[in-house]
Amino acid sequence: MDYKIKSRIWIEADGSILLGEGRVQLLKAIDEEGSLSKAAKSLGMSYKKAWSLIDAVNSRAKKPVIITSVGGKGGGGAQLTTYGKTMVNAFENINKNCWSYLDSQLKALDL
Amino acid sequence: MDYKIKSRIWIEADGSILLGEGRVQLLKAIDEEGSLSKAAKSLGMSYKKAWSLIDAVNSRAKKPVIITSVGGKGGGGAQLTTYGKTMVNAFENINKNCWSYLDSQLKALDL
DNA sequence: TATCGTTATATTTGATAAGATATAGCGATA
DNA sequence: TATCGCTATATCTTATCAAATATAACGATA
Repeated sequence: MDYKIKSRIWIEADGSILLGEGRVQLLKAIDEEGSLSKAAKSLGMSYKKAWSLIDAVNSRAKKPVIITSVGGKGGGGAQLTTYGKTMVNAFENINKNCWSYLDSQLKALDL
Repeated sequence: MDYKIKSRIWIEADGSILLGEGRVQLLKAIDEEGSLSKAAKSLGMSYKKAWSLIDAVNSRAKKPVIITSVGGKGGGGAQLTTYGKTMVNAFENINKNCWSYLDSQLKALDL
């Protein structure tokens, strides 16, 4: 039985959370589904929670991350902007590198 | 107004948390105070919470981290073992390095 | 053997976050 | 202008976690 080191990273803007693991997962699901409600359902999350998450993201980011449209053909939808895509990629890269860094650090110590 | 990247790291043993930021802070306070109750008070934490935290730490660590004694002169006390001290040092070093790594990563991206 | 400050533990209360439910509004399309 | 699936928002209930309270036990010392 060995020790494992874990981490959570998040990006803050103006003192409150902008992006974390859960929000990134949601953004990716929206990119795949094209809709907030479908993305929420695919993650087993309530629509309300999904909506308030992306509302928080959009209101704090420097540029829009998700663009929503309401009404019309198909009832509307949501899509990830290119800025949102670069944020998602950046987050996941940093996170992955952080994990491997931490693993190497712990292994080097042999507690 | 700029983005900031933050993180929390923790060490798990057997699938449950062994050491996190709060527990490390408590261990350091115990090392200074020589007593669980005084350490808890110095951190504004209830004795019960402090006790259950260090109980969890001790029951999951490979070697004892805190040694407690009950009764006797002064009523008893608690002290950090040398193994505990190396764990505290290791945790804080890794954490600090993690933070500077994350900062450099975010700055390099300029989102 | 009475005292003291501590560790050790159970129980109850309160606060906070999460979840469920309900409903209003939108606009292209037919 | 009726329909449709979606976004947008409020309200209420429930579950989870933290906090507070109470009490037992311990052992050196005087």
